[in-house]
Amino acid sequence: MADIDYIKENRLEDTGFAHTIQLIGGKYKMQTLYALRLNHTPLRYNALKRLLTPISFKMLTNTLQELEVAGLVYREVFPQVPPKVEYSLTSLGESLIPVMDEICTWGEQHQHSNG
Amino acid sequence: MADIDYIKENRLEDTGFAHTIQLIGGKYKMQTLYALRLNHTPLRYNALKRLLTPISFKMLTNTLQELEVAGLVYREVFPQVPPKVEYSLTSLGESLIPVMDEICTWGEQHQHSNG
DNA sequence: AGTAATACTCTCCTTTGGGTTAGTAGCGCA
DNA sequence: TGCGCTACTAACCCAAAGGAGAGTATTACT
Repeated sequence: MADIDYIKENRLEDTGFAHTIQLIGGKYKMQTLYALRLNHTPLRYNALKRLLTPISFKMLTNTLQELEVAGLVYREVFPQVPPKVEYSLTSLGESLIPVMDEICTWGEQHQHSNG
Repeated sequence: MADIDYIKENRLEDTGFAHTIQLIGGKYKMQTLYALRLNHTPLRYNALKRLLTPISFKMLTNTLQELEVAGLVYREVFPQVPPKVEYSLTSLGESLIPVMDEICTWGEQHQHSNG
């Protein structure tokens, strides 16, 4: 089923595929999501940065903001000094994990079969 | 299980996810694949161009070459004048359709759930 | 007084993806 | 004779994605 109409409508932007890829298609989007589901434990900014090395501050901030806006991660600020911010997966974010797993699985099964 | 090790290995490039996205992540990659599976009929270059409007020559050629190198589409040249080239899905290309369908389905189910 | 720690923000630079336009070869048709 | 059809290729350009490095506020510790 999925998308066939897009071919005559010429609007890939409105497609479910485009929506999904926009959410997880960035360079570190999926890595971030996977890191957050590792232990079902919220992670702090610098902990994430260490896990996602060699990500830059800019990219980590961008990535987290976009994931938060998309409703995939939850951001909790603890008003203390030095600052503390924890990130965790929302249920929507968790619902994406199986989809990403399938993409990974297909890729793993086929990435060494040619080339 | 998919990919968890990538986090400590810091090499997203070797991940199945990255491999899959590289194949279908371009602007017209998935559209092209879907177009080719429409009727299980091979399509000629200009027919594809019409279907994928407003794609440019450059992008269509790029897309088809990359899909061919990836083993997802089959390219058959008929040595005649004017030239005739037909493109069709390989079985590997067809095996990707269900994965793309899932990505589309998730996207369609969730793209209107938050503003 | 100076340094470390946290979670950022800001600016500048390079790389990549994609767009636009023009050109190629050989034949049929007017 | 010259235009159109086919399936391209090559050149140049722009915008967005991503990378590198410095700067910010507040407090505790030495």
